[in-house]
Amino acid sequence: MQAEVLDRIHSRQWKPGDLIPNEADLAEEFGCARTTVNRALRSIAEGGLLERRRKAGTRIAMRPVRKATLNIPIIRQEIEERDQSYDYHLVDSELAKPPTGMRARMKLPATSTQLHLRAVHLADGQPYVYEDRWLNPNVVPEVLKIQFETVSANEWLVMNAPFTKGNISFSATQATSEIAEFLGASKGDALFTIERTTWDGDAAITSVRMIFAPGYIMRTTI
Amino acid sequence: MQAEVLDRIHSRQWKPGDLIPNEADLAEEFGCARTTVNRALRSIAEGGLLERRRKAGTRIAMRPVRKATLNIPIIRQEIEERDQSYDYHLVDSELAKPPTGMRARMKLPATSTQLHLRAVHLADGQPYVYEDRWLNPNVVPEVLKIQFETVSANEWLVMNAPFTKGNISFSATQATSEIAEFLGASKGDALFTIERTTWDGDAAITSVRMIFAPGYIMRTTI
DNA sequence: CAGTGGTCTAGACCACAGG
DNA sequence: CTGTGGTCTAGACCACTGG
Repeated sequence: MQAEVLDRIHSRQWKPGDLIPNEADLAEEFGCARTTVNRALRSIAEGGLLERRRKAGTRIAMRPVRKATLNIPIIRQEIEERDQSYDYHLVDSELAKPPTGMRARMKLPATSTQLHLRAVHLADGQPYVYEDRWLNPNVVPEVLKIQFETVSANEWLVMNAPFTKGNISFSATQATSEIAEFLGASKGDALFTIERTTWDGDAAITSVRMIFAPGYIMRTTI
Repeated sequence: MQAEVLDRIHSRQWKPGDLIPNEADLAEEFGCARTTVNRALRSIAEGGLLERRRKAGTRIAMRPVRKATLNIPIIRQEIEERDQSYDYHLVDSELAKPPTGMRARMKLPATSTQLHLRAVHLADGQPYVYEDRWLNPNVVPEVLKIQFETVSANEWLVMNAPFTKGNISFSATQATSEIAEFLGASKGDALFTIERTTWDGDAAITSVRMIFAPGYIMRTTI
């Protein structure tokens, strides 16, 4: 049923922009219940191939904005799944006032003090990613009692501080000499970078920048 | 209903690893039909917060692998949605044998000849992204008759060559002097790069590398 | 206003995998 | 073997939105 609809799209029997029959008609044509048609079409629409609007009906998407779903890497797991040994090294940890850019991103008051962590994750002993994180002790007070020397903040947060929403960005940055040293790279190398801020309601839990060693490629399928 | 389940997860009433009641019990507790419970739980599971297995039941995910869904940019649209003017410049177009790496990626025979396009997309007159594309004329013969001088291959393909699957990767590359010139960048700049190969069944339609001008950031929410 | 998708119900059978 | 989720049916009412 869902497969049949996908066939009609791929075979271009239904072309981009076309209006397809409504759910009731399709149910009759396929000899199934409308609920079934609804589930099939909804599922396809979630993938971006169909656009549905009440009263207006269901159309083949003009520009099939295929959505790639990518798993946010949890570093240890990502490394261990490749049968590499995982290691972690805390560079430093201190309470400090975040710079204004970070304060804005986390929507913090001017006087706020945050926990600042810097660490390097290693795969088979080689630097894999450099982590620069600000943690909000007002939202997660337990972090003040934890020495993030053996367990990474990355991992601890996943288990202990569920978030309700977050934003994430991907970019390329040039290695400064300091970061190059952490990653065993050369100054000026192009480094794949992920920045992520997560929230519990309206309160920022943490904001982190992950700068990957040269050659890192993030892959997925569509 | 779905919100109530999410609340119990976020409030840690149900913690990572916990087994939650089965659908029938939840339906009774919430006073609704099992179908409704099923839809709610399935929807949450798709987001990665729950793991469901027949007979084993439904568990709160140990490591909530949040999935980010990101829209594959269609360049013209991405630019115009920001109210910038879009422009496109074809650099060159030729039939050629792809290098071995590309031949392998597209699973082509050794003798195969492909259409090789290089182009630059501009936003408000400024270089935005450099596109280096190989197109398979065996799968999409029409491309041999099209001069991709006014319409970009990017756009033409979206409308005319639906694909059934694809893979995509994101990385950072250093600007060569040639690419730096196309993008108005400096040699050595860190450039965000997307590589994508799309397939119609087992036949590769096209494989493209998009190298973005310095400062490009791809964003999404989770 | 009226047609469309959105969502729900109550019930049924099936497919899979755990014990 | 049996409990679980997966999927379906037939029918109903609702919510939105286009004309």
